[in-house]
Amino acid sequence: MPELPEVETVMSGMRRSICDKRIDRVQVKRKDLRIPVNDDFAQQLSSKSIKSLTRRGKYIIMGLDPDNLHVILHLGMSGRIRIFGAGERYEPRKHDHIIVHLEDGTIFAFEDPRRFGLMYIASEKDWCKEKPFISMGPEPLEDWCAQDLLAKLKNKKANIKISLLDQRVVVGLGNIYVCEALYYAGVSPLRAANTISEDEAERIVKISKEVLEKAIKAGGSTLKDYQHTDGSLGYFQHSFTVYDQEGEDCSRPSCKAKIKRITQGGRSSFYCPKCQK
DNA sequence: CTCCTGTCCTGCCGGC
DNA sequence: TGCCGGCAGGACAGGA
Repeated sequence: MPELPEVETVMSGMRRSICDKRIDRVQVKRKDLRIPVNDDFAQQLSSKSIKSLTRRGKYIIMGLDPDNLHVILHLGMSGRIRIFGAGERYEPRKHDHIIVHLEDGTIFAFEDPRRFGLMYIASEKDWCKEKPFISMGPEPLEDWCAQDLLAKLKNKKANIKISLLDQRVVVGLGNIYVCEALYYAGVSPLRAANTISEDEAERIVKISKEVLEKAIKAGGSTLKDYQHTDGSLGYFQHSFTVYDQEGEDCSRPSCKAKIKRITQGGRSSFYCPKCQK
């Protein structure tokens, strides 16, 4: 569920609350996450200092010293990080799988009812040289441009919707923001990737950036108190322009069409059949 | 190599 | 009211 803006906000919250603190102990309540938690996970983390928090795509990377270890965290679709400051009491929840106690009394819990998420220690010190990261496409808000997108779409027969969800094309976009971006770009989700023009690629890139930036801003202003880095806020806009708007009027005043829902790759796409060509 | 489908998991919601 | 089926989603495995 969380896409780039949500992950970015959770990561910033963690950075403010737990960076430069030392881990006291770690409780692993459930090992069977999407990737099983290693038996020595808790042991490896204990007494390490949290030196950095970064994000790559929808992954959060926590750097630990000494030993330069990296904890890789993915929120899946129902994952949350709840942080309790030194004075607060930790309130356990049913699906708190991993609970990290810091030496200053701060506690953070990884909660994930559906267990699509994961938390593990990278096997390489250079985490970006291993598995999910090695084949990742550009960060949409940093090094992404229309030429890069166009080059990646050139030989793709798949449709543009599926292509934009492909991590190798660009990272961080999920079902919701892809629907929104394609709507504002005026591009139908059904279009074959290799038929996207330079002009359309420009629009997709520009608008995706805007949609993501706007959502990050909304998240930043919503989460004033990062002590409660609580994924329960979920998406930062309560409703979207096309996502989940099946049967509603298209938001353009001059367009009288209704938003349509179709299934692509087993996932819902929402679009305006009149505005998106 | 690309494409496509199935799988994992739980909570929630609509229908009967 | 309670139960059941279907759906939601990111990432990946495996078959074509």
